[in-house]
Amino acid sequence: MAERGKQTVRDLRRGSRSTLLQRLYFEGPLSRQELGQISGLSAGSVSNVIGELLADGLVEECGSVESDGGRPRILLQVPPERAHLVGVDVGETQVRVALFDLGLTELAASDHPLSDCGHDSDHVVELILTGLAEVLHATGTDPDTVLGVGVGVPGIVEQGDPGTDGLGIVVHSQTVDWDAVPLGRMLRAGTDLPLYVDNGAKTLGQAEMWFGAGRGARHAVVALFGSGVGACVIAEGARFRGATSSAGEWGHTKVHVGGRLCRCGSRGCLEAYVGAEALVERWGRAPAGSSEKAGLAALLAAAEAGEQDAVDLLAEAAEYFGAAIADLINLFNPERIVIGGWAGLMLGPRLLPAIRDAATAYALRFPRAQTSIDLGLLGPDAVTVGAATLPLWHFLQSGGELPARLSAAAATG
Amino acid sequence: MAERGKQTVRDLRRGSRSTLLQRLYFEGPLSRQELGQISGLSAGSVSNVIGELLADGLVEECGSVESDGGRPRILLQVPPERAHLVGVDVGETQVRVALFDLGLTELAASDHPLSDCGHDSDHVVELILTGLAEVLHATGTDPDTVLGVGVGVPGIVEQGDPGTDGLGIVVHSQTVDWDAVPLGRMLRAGTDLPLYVDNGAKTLGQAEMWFGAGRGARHAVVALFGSGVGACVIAEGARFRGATSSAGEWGHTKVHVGGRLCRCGSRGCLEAYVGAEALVERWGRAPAGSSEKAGLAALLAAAEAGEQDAVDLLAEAAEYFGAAIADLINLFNPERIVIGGWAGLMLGPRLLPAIRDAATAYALRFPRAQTSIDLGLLGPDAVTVGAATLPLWHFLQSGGELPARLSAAAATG
DNA sequence: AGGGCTTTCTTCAGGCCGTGATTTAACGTG
DNA sequence: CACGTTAAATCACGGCCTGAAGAAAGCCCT
Repeated sequence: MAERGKQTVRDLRRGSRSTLLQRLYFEGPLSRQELGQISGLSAGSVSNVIGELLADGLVEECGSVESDGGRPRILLQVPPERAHLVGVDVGETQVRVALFDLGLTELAASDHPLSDCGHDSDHVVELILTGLAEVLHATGTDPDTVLGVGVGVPGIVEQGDPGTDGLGIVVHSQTVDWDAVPLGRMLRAGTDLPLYVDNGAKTLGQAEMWFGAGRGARHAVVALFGSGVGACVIAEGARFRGATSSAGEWGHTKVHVGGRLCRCGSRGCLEAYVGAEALVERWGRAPAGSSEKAGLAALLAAAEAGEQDAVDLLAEAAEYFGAAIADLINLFNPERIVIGGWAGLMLGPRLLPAIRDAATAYALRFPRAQTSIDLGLLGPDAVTVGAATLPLWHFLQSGGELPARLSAAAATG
Repeated sequence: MAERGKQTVRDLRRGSRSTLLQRLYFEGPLSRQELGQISGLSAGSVSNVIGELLADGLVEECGSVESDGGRPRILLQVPPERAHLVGVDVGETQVRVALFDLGLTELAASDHPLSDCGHDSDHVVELILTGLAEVLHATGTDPDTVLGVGVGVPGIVEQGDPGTDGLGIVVHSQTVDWDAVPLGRMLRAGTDLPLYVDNGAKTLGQAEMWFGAGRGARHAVVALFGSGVGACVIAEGARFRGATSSAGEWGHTKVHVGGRLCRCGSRGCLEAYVGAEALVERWGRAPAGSSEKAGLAALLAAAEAGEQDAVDLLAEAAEYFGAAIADLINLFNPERIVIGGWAGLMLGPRLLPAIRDAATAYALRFPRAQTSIDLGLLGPDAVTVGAATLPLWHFLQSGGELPARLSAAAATG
């Protein structure tokens, strides 16, 4: 078990590059000195590896800091403009494509509504490719500087064999009626850029982990509360994927065997009790024809105004949600739970205390005591950011691997 | 995230040793040739590393195989008698200590009932140390040849800082009323051997993964059904521990929020519906004063005889169990689910089809299709075997690290 | 019996890697 | 302007894995 195959002496260098690059990326300008301290590498190796990264243009010097009477420390950072990333959000109502620099600053975005043709997969692919072309053209960005395109989709994503250039990526989604859509192959027909696809909720969770309330945690669960509910599990600092990357399908966890019918066809799912869709439907008093978001806002307003049935409904939702979070705590033993998603952010301020109490009541004492439960910091627009972290993660993990043409440019840029 | 710290060129060798040792251990006699094929190492490296392992006595030659007209292949194996392991099961009714050789053949065992003094921790520690001395004495085993002592206990085990020689190990158990018992320190006072402690259900799961129905799976969940219920989660071939090693507390997952009162104090836990204790109590017709095991056997017999309330109770248990397995499938996305534990093995043949059906009904289609659900192969006595895998795992993982004195003996043994 | 063939295993040069000591660089202070 | 101090660069050294070349150990055919 767990044999991790052969390792050549060259992998060491990749590892060192990756470590240093990650530290610089996340912990912002640092000197070689500090880098040595926190990475455990010797000063010699740090100098050596940083030299390489400087030559590749993946790191640049940025000012210096005096050092108590000695030679000043030179600060280093990853130059944000060195490369670009694309994040795509295939949402319920629109396809959003955004272009970022390495620092994940949004440089351009393109939105296309999905009203007419629904989620026909050909149409979605076309919109993604159009949007991609648009953001590149609008900013005059050379496609060779794009590290990759990350796509967040609804449903379950089968990653296929790695190393096949994304060709094996297949998407299954009951909600938008995609059955084994070969998204990888379809997109590959329209672009040469490296492709990364994952569930949209998972990419949102990833964003929350990197830049939101999850920062710094190595074991965490981001509980996403939107129209439905889902979760993104992080263990040892990395996405927990399971055998076929579908781990974390929390919305269809049973909280009441034999209970309410869920849109997945089963009964008693969490989502049938606390998803925004379920809540609005159960309340039944939202203005006819209003959007789900407006409906939930109306429910919240009613509860704030003291209407008993709204108050009760939300209290019940908080209990179910907290109980289901207790399951997450018992099963995954995270150090932090982050509640995100648009509905989570909308209801969170009101429900958080009740959710915490329910989690305490339903979880085992010991793991509950190790876990904090907090609200997320990012809105649903962070799905594109999260999607862009997919190629970024690959980049950092590989120690700064660049597409051939970009690498040729080296430090001359 | 996921920086894995520095790696020196020496770690490569440790990795190679570990890989080869593991392959030889699990895939049984192999030639250098085959070893090179499956490990990906070059023939030169294999020869080199195996030479080292031979000199350390961790590997021995055992016969040869003709090779179609060429030089015959020399087969290699890990010599079972090279070292010993101790596994301890702190159970509900007794403390069992067993001595194994490297091949996990049981050489001696010692049982001490726990009837009188209950689970007083001092008493348990005393029994463990006595049993340890007994098995060593009975077989005339030199303590220096023992790689370590693995202990399976009820409750949650806090591992403490690694590298502190097990001193930080603390056990919390609501069922036997242990609150922060410093088992590591207590045992350390009576022995110098390396100590490893984990939850008993988890060690049973480990045994099932290594030598039972879980063999070969890299992502699996062993669902343990005994007096209560628990789970051992394996991801990427290794125990999924979570932040403080308490992950996998499945028994207190909610299947019915606000439902039956559980012995943990909460309501609606799985264990309140399908644990042997709960089933016997709910049936209410077991002969007074009989053991839990006898009670469950009586319930099963009644159901086989067609008594309606027994049939219904078991059918309901299968549905809850299956639904909770569906949760495991949705959340962990394993490739295999193994149902073990004494109650699981007793009821399994009757309930398995219903459990599978319930899991199918309650889980999402895609991950369910990737998962097989089968019965375990090992009885509860495998807890000691599982406990012994704890030091064994360390041994294999470290590439065959030996205690100082044993290593001095080298291949002379 | 002996040479040739096949296959397995060992040996060895070559290219890299990280370490740790030593040098060099760059800055304040007296 | 020399001196002390701290940061970065350099370099010899011991290790590692690879890949090619060589040695070993059988079989087969003449």
